[in-house]
Amino acid sequence: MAHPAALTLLAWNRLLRAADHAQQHCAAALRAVGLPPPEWYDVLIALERRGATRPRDLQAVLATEQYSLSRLIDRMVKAGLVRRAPCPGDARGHLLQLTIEGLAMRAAMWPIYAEAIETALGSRVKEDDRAALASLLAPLAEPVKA
Amino acid sequence: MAHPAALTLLAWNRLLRAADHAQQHCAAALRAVGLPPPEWYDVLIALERRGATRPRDLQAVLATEQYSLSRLIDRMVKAGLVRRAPCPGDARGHLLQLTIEGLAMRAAMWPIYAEAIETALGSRVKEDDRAALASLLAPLAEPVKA
DNA sequence: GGATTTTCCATGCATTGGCATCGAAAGCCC
DNA sequence: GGGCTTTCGATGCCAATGCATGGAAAATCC
Repeated sequence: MAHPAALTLLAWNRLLRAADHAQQHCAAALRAVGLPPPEWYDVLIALERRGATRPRDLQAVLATEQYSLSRLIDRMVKAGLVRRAPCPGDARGHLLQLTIEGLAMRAAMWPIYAEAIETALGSRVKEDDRAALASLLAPLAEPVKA
Repeated sequence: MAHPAALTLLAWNRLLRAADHAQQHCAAALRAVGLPPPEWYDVLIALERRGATRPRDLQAVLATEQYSLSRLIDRMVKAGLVRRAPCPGDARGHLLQLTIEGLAMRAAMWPIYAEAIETALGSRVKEDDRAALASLLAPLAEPVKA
């Protein structure tokens, strides 16, 4: 276990910084217009694409902690964007589905979210570089102990 | 403003995933051996390198929120790793300095932190790719509105 | 040099997150 | 089918964060 090379540390620091700034900017953009934070969008879009989904599947898709998702869903249910329906064949779980309001919220959030992404990433990295970046990050986007 | 290209979204998602996994792994490694979280290390190493430093300077170096740093310091003072000393020439602020215990803690944390970084990043990206990654991330590691 | 603005740091309050654990239902094994 | 283990999801408890604001010292303005 050699000490990481200086270059590794540089990449490490920049990775964390970059992600932090990106998220920060994005959350601020949504908040500035009174919309919910990015995680909500991720849940909404996932449910829109996948249809009714069980929490544990959503958890896998979003790579989020079980308790974290559980409470996020709570808030979204309370906000009327998501509904819990009984789950046929497994009485432990339930199915999550978008409400009409959830669908509308997803649509309302996208332009803001999209612009924030564009500002934070798209406009700051040349197209070729974005491709390179995406492929370099591919292995790192997998769980560490994979 | 145009919707981000698919490639931008891919890079975006991977960036956030990658950083999240990296931090997660790192925090877990330290926690597993009963050491404080990574932010503590960042403060300790900064103080070790820079010597006595004012909170607002540390804040700039670490790119952290003012209130967040303020409370982090609180905890570290409570843990005996850092000391607040009066700041000559500006009675509003103070100087932060490492205690002996803080120095020892920094040293104790490094091997674990280093190995976590190596596992999470160094060993998963080839050397040339690490260099490329670091330079691609350079612009993104700057504040968004810069 | 007195009033105003700005900088520096802390903190009250509400929300969120982390960890452990729990209860209930499924799956397994014999 | 009766125990044992595993999976699913929620929650109690405490720590940490976010936002706003506070108070005090410095800087600036006139």
